[in-house]
Amino acid sequence: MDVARGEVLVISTSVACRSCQARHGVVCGALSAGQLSELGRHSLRRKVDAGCEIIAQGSENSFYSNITRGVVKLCKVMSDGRQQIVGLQFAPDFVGRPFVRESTLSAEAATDAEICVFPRNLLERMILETRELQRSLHAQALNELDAAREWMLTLGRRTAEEKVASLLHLIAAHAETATSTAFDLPLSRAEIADFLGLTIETVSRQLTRLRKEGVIRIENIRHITVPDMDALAKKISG
Amino acid sequence: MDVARGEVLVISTSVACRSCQARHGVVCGALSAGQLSELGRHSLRRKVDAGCEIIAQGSENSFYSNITRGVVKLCKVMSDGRQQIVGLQFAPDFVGRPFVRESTLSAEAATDAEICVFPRNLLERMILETRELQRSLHAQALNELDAAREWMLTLGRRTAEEKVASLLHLIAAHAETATSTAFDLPLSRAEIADFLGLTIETVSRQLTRLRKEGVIRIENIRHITVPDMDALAKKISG
DNA sequence: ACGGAGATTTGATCTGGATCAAATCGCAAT
DNA sequence: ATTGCGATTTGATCCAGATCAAATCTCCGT
Repeated sequence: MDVARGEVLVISTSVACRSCQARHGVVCGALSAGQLSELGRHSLRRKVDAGCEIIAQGSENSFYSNITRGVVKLCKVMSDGRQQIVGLQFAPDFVGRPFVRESTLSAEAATDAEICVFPRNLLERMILETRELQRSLHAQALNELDAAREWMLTLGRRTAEEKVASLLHLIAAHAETATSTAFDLPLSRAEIADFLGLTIETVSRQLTRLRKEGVIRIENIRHITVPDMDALAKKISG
Repeated sequence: MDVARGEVLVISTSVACRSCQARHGVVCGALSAGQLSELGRHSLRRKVDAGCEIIAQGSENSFYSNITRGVVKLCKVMSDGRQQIVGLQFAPDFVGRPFVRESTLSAEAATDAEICVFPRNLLERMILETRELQRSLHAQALNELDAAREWMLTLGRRTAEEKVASLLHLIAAHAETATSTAFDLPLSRAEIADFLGLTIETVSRQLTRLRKEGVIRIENIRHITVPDMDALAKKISG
């Protein structure tokens, strides 16, 4: 299986997909014990470092994954180098585009991550055979579509300050901590710029502006705390 | 059934969903004869005028539709009035967001259109019961997601001229004519601006610029011809 | 044909965010 | 600690597209 570079932790030849046991991925959560066993015999658990490309834009979709830890960014780049991040995915999301031969975007680990990798053919067969899997991937697709459309509003109609506040709000919502009042940014300034359709300088300026206004504290370059989440929300025009 | 304003052409009490017979909608194309019959007994064929709101943002999703003719725009508006068109749908697309109670966007006929309207509960039951319907709606959701992400790149990273060229290209691709070298714009300048994240003035200026460059001819306000489709495509950086 | 109102185009000016340039920071290797 | 280098911040200036303003154009109703 030709998958992304990265350390192979376990070749799952056990009866179930080991990668997803602890934290059910979208796929594995929808399968029967028998199917999990079959999938497990053909799946790989992979640890990927930040920056590792999981799927390359324009490459053949030869495998799919569940994210079991970390954050994955979906990115489109133009021939002249301009690029746009078109989605962020978190555990336990499914990564891939079923039923299309060539990927129109790249998927790259934004943080260190773990993914569970399945061969394309096997998964597509299971989708067609298994109503619950079809249902759960349909549900994820609809959720991603909602998120993409929400982000289209941000890209098309919000100001730079609103864009940055929207991103912080989005990250906070997916943060692991219960309070989510303090979190690590899974993205560099350049990646934030590519997500928001801005330049790194503008991102940096808007972050320091939010800091000076007391809406956020920048503990260090990758760590933010939000004293009052409502104050942040108020920066985003609904 | 509390549906959009518009003339009711046929109350389909026949054995099949009359609205979709001629030109299968996504839903009706996936149903067995028996299911079509049941759906037909509860569906309405509606003719809606341009501008007619089919679904209101924030309203309850109480029905779904197939488009059988015309173009429908999906729109999100902010409390201060800024708005963004987040999708265009053409026959035979399905319109609606299954499994979510409240709509996060509005759907409005961009041109005069015909839709076939089903009650929510019936359709959701059929989705859960019918693998082929689940499959075809999943496929549409994935296609819309691809389109939304492609548009995110346009919104975030393309210039005004590239944006306008992208829109013309998109419309041409969905035009009815075989050549698609001449087509009617289903959108006003204001709607184009809301789709592209621009102002109407900028849209107008870029259209006249493309005209002066000889890439398009503006036969009249709503009708465009493209002498050389490749010249248009070259305006869009890949 | 004649208003009239909204839609569109065109012109003049302004500005938010881009671009160009230069510190400064963070951190890994020595 | 020191060096070196990429990431980030900060500053100065520019410009694509917004905003403000005014013609035109379309098309409807009379």
